[in-house]
Amino acid sequence: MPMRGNRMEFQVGLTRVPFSLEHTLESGQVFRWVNQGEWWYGVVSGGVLKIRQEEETLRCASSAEVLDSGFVRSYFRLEQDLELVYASFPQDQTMTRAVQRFYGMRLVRQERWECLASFVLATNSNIPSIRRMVAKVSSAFGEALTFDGISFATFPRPERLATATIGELEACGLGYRASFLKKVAQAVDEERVDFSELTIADYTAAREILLRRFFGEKLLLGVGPKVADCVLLFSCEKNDAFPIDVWVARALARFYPAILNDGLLRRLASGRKVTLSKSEYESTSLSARNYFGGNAGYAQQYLFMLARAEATP
DNA sequence: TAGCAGGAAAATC
DNA sequence: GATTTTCCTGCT
Repeated sequence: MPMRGNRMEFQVGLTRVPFSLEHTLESGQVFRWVNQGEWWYGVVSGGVLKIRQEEETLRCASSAEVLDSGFVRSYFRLEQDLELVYASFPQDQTMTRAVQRFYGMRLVRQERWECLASFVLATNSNIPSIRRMVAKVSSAFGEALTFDGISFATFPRPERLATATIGELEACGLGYRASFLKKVAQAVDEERVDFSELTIADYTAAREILLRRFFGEKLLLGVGPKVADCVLLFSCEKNDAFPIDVWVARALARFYPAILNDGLLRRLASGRKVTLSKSEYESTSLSARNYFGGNAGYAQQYLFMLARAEATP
């Protein structure tokens, strides 16, 4: 393994492993990867990882020994047989089209704390804003790194955000999310949320844990059904979680109207701004999980991509 | 300048 | 228990 200082360079073979780095990193699951020329740079596990895809090879460089080929395989979940996932989808026109268009897009195995914090910031926001918020929080509270002469910052540890003032967090452009982020950081720092428990439990049990109340108070302020589903899907390997944001709701209305109840379908079809009530979210999510099966989460990500691509031609 | 997009929580019915 | 309002930023 060639190493200079802490720098390490390596390759990951993709023979008979369907994978698209672009589609994966542009799919709205992750917010910290940046495209620089032919390379993608990301800060993961406290270091910088640089990747380029060359057909059946991932060319990689990293700033830390832990960021090796094993890490890359695990991070992009390359052990998951994507053809089996595709085969488990309903074999309809929409899914066929989505898979063709975004072939090789995978769900990433994100770090759980960063994923939770990112999706708390994601409420009532869009991808460019989320990226901006996460970047500012990282540069303000994370550890500075330099790689290839470019400055990066690690995502701050929970204890750092737990002790930050609301004012300091608001300065990162978080708005009312600042207090949610601080509360969530405190809960994680005080170990009131046990991430390993989330991994062991099945979807339903893990969701209960994330959304639970104690002493009449929420465990995690700022974590509702959608955020919980994102955390479970993107960092806890719950492939059957089906987060519904506005894009997925629109995709369902357009391609799978039978999954939605009539009232919701009418509102979505009207084109006006639509927010799902809690009960609408729960019933729609349940129907979708039943329809799309054990890999409903993968199906959801392809529908999300399709809905966004077709809205912005 | 106003108006809108984007989830969760709190207030209110 | 279900609906409505509030929270904030960024873009048009």
